[in-house]
Amino acid sequence: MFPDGDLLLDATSALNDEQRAAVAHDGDRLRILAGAGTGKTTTLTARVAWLVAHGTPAERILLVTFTRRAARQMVARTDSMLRRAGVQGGTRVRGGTFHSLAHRTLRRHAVALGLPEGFSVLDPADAADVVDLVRTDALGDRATARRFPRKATLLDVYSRAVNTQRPLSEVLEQTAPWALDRVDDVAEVCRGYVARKRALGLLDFDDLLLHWRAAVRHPALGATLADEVDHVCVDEYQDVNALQVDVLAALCGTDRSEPVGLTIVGDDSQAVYAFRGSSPRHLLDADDAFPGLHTVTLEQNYRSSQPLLDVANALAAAAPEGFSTRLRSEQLEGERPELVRCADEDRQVAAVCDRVLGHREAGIRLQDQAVLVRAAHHSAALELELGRRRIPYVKYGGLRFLEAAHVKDLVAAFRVADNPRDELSWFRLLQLLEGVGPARARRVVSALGVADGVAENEVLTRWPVASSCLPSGARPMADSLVAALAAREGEATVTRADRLLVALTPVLERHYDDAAQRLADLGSLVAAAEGATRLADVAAELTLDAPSSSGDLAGPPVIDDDWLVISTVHSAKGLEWDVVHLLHATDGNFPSDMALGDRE
DNA sequence: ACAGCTGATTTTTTT
DNA sequence: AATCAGCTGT
Repeated sequence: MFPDGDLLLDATSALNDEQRAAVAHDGDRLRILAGAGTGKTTTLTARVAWLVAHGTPAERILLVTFTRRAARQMVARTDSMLRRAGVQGGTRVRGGTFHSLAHRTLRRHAVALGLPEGFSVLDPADAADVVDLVRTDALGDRATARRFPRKATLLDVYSRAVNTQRPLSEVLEQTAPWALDRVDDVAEVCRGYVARKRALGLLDFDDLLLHWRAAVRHPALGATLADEVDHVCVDEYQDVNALQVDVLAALCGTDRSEPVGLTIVGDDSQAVYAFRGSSPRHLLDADDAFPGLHTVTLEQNYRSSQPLLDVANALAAAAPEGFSTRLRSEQLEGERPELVRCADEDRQVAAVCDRVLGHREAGIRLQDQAVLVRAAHHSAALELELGRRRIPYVKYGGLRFLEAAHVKDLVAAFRVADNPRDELSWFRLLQLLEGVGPARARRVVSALGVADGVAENEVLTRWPVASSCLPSGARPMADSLVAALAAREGEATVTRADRLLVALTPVLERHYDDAAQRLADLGSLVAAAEGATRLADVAAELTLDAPSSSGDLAGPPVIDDDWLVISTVHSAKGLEWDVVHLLHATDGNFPSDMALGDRE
C-alpha cells in the first residue's frame, strides 16, 4: 500500500534537486543546512509527507519549533498536504515549541515525575515577581553602598547558571559584573527562589525543560514517551541549548528498542539566541551527538535578488567559523541595499516615512513593507510619527500583550478564581487596592490560609475574617471583587471572565492614570476565554502560546485594512516582505555593543 | 509600621 | 519607560 504515490507527487513535484535530496533521504539521521530563504518550510513539510508516504503514521511524527508561529504554520501546512493527498482522518502531526511540548508531557505525567498535579507555569514576569518576594525576605533592609541587581537581572543570572551549568559567580561576572561583591546575596536569592517555586508548585520556563529531560531519561517513562514517536523533526536547530539537545538525545537515543528517527534543520548564520544559552555549536557538532548523521545543504535562495545576497554572503564569510553556506539566486538583476545616512533621529524617521509612502504610491502595500529594529524601543520615535501621519502599523516583539501590567492583573483574577490557593495572584490583586502594599497584602494572604494547606473551597469562606486586615477604604471594592471570584452553577467561562473584568474595572480605574486605554485591551482577553473550560487554562495557554503582538489578540488595526509591520530583527526571522527598512544601522546596534564583550 | 511618592538609575534580543 | 532606594506623611 505504501509508498503513497499521490502524496509523494504532491510533496516533491515543485522541489529543486537540493531539496529533493533532503526530503527523500532514506536514513534516520538527517541534518539539513538551510540558508535564509531557501524554502526550508517547504522542504520540512515535504519531508513529513515523504515519511508518511513511506509508512510513518502522521501522529507519530513530532515537529519541534521555537516559536508558536512557526509551529502553527508548519502543522497547518503538513495538515493540508496530507488532506489533499487523501490520507485518512485522525492523522495529524504533533507539533509545538520545545516549551509547549515539555508542558504537555509534564501535565500528562506529573505524578510519575513527582510534580504537583496542578503545577502552574511562571512566565518570566511572574518569575520576576517571585524573585522580588524572595529578595525582600532574604535581604531585609541590609544596607548597601551599591544598587542591588534588579529582579529581572537576578532571574537572568539564575537562568543562565541553570542553562549553561556554570557556577553563579562566573555567570554574574559576565552578566552583572558590578554586583560581583554581592555574590553571596545573589546566591541566597537564587536558593530562596528555588525553594519558593517548590513550595508553591510553580515551574518556570527552565524547569519545563529540566523536567522534560528528566522524563525522557526516566527508565520506564522515557521508554513510554519514545514509544509514542517514530520520527522527530526540529526546526531552527542553531538555536537549541544544551538542555534541549539532551532531551533529543534521550528521545532519539540508539538504545531504544524501536529507533526514533531525527531530522534537524538549521542555519548557523542565523543563530540569534546565544543570550539565552543557545549555541550554533550544537548544529555544527550534531554529528558527534547523533552518529551516522547525513547532511544536505540548501543554498538556492528564492527570496532575494543576487546583489542583495552578495552583501549577505560577504558578511557571513567574515564569520570566524561555521559552515559558511553561500546563497545564490536565479534572480541575477536587482538593486543593492541602499545605505541612507541621516544626521539625526528625526531625519531618520522622516526618511523612513517618506520612503514607506513612496513605495505605497508605487503600488507596494504597507503590509508588504516592514521596518526592522534591533531593540524594541528603537522604533519609539517612528511610532509617534506614524501616529501623527495616521499610518497604521502593527508591532511585533518588544513588550508582549501578557507583560502589560493591567493584563497581568486580570490574569491574576482569572487564576485566583480557578485556584484560590494561588498566593502570587492574590498578592498581586490585593496590592491594586487603595492603601494596600506588600505588608498588608501579605497579612491578608496568610489570614486566608493560602500557604498552609487550607482546602481550596475553604479559602474564600475565610474572606470575611481576612478582609479585616484591609483599610476601610479598600473594603467595598475588595468585597465585590471577591464576590465575583466564586463560580456559579452552569455558568459559561466567558460570562465568568466578563464578571471578573466588571468587578476589577473600578479597581483598575483607581490604580492607573491611563485606565481607559488599558481597559480597552482587556475585552479581548475576556474573549479569549471563549471555549476554555477553566479560566486558569486561558492564562496557561497564553503563557506558553502567547500572541506575538497585541494585534494577534485584539485583531488588526481598526483604521484601515492595510498596515505597516514594525518588528524586532529577532521576531522577523523567517518572514519576508517586498521592501524592508532597517533602522539604526549604526555602530553599537548591529551588532549590539552589549554583545561585543567576547570573540563570539 | 506602612503605603505611596520622588528623584535617580538603568536600558537587547525571547521561550 | 520601568524599576529601585530613600523619603515623607499618615
